[in-house]
Amino acid sequence: MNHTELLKGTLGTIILCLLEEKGRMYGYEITQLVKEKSADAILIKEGSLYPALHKLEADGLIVSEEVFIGKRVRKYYSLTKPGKKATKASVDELLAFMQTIHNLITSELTPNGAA
Amino acid sequence: MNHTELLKGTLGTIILCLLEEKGRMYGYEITQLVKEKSADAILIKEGSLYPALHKLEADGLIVSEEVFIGKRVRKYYSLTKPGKKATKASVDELLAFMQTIHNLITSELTPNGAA
DNA sequence: TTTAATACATAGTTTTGTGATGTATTGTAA
DNA sequence: TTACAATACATCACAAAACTATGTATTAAA
Repeated sequence: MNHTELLKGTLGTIILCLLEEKGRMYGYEITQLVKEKSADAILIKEGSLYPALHKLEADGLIVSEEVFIGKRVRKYYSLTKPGKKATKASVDELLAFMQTIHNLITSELTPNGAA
Repeated sequence: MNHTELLKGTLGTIILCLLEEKGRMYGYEITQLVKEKSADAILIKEGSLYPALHKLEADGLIVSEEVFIGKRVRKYYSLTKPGKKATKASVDELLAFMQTIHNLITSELTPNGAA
């Protein structure tokens, strides 16, 4: 099963969230943590992750720092001040939206059973 | 605030759900019910709704029936047998996905505080 | 009589995730 | 030592899905 469409719009929020929790992460690490935390339900592809990171950085919500591990480079990302603010807003919006959808699809009956 | 991106992938499920609940609905009626049930949080646009309905019908999940109200035509949609099955699957998947996302973005700390 | 609401529809655009592909280092198993 | 998997970055062409804008037409309200 592939909920590609469902993931749309949530990837940025997920990245911001994990950065807030961990402080500093690099791309590959994010894919692995999401995979682990979601029990393999959400597998972020490289073609999605890196453009998403670049966009967040272009928007000034995260900053990167290159670190060399031997000869291999890692780009660590962390939240900027605006990024921290955006994280809260973004999470709140996502939670509210999911609550709305939940209400919409689980209401057995609209409360007018007596009308 | 417009969570256009968040809605992606959920519209079909929402439509199926409402049809299951109401038995029979026409397009405009769906937009109004979603608006009402979501307290104006989700406003389905015509450019989204009608293509979505046509796709569900093309996929054999719903069937339409034209009814004339005076000179104005209404297209009532209802679930087919495969549509009823798809509704359950679709709702289950969406709820599971939202639960996964919820865990992902609200876990204060991963359970390794002692490690 | 004009505007808003009802009711359908489609074409073109935008957004965003994916698949495919590319490069390169490092660890592991044969 | 040699091949393969994992690590680690990146980009391009593609697809899906919702939106804007536009169009037509009836009906109700101002």
